Amino acid sequence: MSRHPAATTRSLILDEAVRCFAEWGYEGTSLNDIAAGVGIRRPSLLHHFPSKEVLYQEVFERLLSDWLERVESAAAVDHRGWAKVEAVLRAGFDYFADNPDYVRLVRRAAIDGGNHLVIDLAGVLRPMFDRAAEYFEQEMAAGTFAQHDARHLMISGYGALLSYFSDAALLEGLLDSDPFSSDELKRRADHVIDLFASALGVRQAP
Amino acid sequence: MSRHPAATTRSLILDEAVRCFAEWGYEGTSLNDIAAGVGIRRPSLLHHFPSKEVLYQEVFERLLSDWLERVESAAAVDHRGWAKVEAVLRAGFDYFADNPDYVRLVRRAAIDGGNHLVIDLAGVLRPMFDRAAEYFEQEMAAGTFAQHDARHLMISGYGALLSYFSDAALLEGLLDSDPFSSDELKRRADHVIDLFASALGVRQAP
DNA sequence: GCAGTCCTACCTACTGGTCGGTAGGTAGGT
DNA sequence: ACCTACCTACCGACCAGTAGGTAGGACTGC
Repeated sequence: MSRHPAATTRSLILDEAVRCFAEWGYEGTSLNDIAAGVGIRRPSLLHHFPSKEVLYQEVFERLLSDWLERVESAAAVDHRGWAKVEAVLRAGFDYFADNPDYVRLVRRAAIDGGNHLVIDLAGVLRPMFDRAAEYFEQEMAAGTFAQHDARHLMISGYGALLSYFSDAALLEGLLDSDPFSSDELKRRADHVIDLFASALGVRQAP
Repeated sequence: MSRHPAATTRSLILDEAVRCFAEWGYEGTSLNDIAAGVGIRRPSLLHHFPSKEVLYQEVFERLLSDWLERVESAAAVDHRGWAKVEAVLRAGFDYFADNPDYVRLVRRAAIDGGNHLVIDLAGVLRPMFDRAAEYFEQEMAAGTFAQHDARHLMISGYGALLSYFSDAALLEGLLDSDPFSSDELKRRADHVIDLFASALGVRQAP
């Protein structure tokens, strides 16, 4: 997704780094791979970023701020009850569908668990997570939603959204169609909405 | 100097390889790491396994056959309707809780998508997947379960089960308690059962 | 003797990163 | 117009370290 006129080398490197880190992981990606993808040599890449780790962290920061911004704006819309949940779910889904590389990057980081790359994923997500849990609990107490463990419900939502995209290669072998085809994407989105609507005891508009 | 034939060096290597591959990934794990964990040198390890890749594949085969066996036996029990679903869900959950390393290994493989390690995850899972989808569709047609997209429902179940364990390190930062504490494990298991029961419109026993 | 297990020593390939240097652009002084 | 000074972007060559893997010898229990 690079603009035609001013695609600086720096941003080209970042784009290629996202692709490579998502596809091969941190250890599986060499600076040579990234540089070659951009069409320069490794020393030139290191002219723009002081080290591999710094490059990775910049990639991750861009991704996180991008992601947060998107979810925040979806959550900011003045909806109540189920409408808000659906809006946030759909916003998340669409964002992930547009940026599957980001999903794989986050998943890899979640599995690694900051064990060898210091990413404070949890710290960034925590405020959002808490606010959403509070919202669910309010609605449940008000009787708008059926009773569930709010936090675990959100973990399930997280899993339902991310897994589809992070494990798309596996799913392609389980389903008969390409997980990224517009047909299958629509089916997935509708299913997730449907699943949570029925779990929360919400009657959906047809 | 064979000491205790019960735990052969070979199986010790396999055990340590599971841990390392799960923790650091394939590229992030060196044969030195594994050998050191067992207490031998790298060439000695290579005496038991001809290459890193063969070792990895053997690890994965053991894991897959282990997994399939467990799920098969859970699905074989003569249950009907919801009871069968709950039995399989609980069996899967317990197995994953007992072997979190396996979960991370599978997740890593799913993300890599056989792109650089040839694992036919989808091929192995496909029969199970199809059989389960058929079961759901029968029960939905019979009116025992509420209507949903069977295959996507199972993908959501897969995500709900695996994500909790594969991303446990992240979840530890989102929840306030250790995801592997018996309290939290019970809460998670109950939630997953509860989520699918209410989605399927099943009234649960108290 | 012999098979099995483990070792040290070594190999090549490649890693992230540095060094010195070059091409080309720009700003300012004369 | 010209020269100098300085800049960014890039490159080839090289460094130390580590990867997976091999060769061959030492020690064991049979």
